[in-house]
Amino acid sequence: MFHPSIDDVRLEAVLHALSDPVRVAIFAAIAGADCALTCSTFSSVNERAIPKSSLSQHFKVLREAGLIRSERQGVEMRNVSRCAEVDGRFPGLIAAIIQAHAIEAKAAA
Amino acid sequence: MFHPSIDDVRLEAVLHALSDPVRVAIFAAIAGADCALTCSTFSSVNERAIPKSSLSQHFKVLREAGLIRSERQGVEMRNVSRCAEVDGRFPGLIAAIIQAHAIEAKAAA
DNA sequence: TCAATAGTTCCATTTTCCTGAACTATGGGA
DNA sequence: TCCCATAGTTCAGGAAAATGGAACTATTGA
Repeated sequence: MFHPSIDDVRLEAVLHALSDPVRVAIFAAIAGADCALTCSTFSSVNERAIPKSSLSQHFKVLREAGLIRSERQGVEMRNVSRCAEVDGRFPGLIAAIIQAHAIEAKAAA
Repeated sequence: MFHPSIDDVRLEAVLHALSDPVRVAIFAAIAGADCALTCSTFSSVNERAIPKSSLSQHFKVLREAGLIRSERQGVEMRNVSRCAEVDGRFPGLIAAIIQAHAIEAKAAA
């Protein structure tokens, strides 16, 4: 369960992590939630079922990119975003991506 | 030589295009230049030589993501950024990415 | 018409991604 | 304490995508 220190967060990794429609949807939900979310919250994304092995990989990519922090709490894994930290390193980046994601989601609806 | 209309530009494609270190460097250079740049400007990026077939693919990815516009001018291909258009669709996105790229480049120096 | 320059396309190799199946970890009964 | 259910991870092989050398196309100038 590796979490990079904020200084080791790479733009390349952040953009790669969020260049997947499932991952950006997961991250936007976690970033927008006021409490920690578990992996199983996302057993389906955009009306498409995601196998739990894939889901586990997606969380790993987000975690290792430095975008989320995952912590075991009993039987489940609680995920929170690291938006504030990442914003300190790359000002405005996360906000712009989340806004862009919202714009697309709105257009699709 | 396909260029998507601005409404067809996808966040996923933009982030994917810029999640590669070579491509983000190319794009930052084109976005920061005050005139069109040709492909051969980038026969090496970050002191690493890039084969021209790879370079051609990288330009194709940037073009099809909607980030640049390429136009043949005689024997060469002139590339300009579509920053203004993309900024109209996803406000602040490109600026934040370019700034983040500059922050990393500065830290590496 | 020929040569030189600038890119593109093709294709084989390498790398990465996806996901079903098996596995691990934790907590709650009986 | 033992077993079961839940939550997630790891593994492995098949599918998809990236890489780059070689051959090809397009344009210009001599």
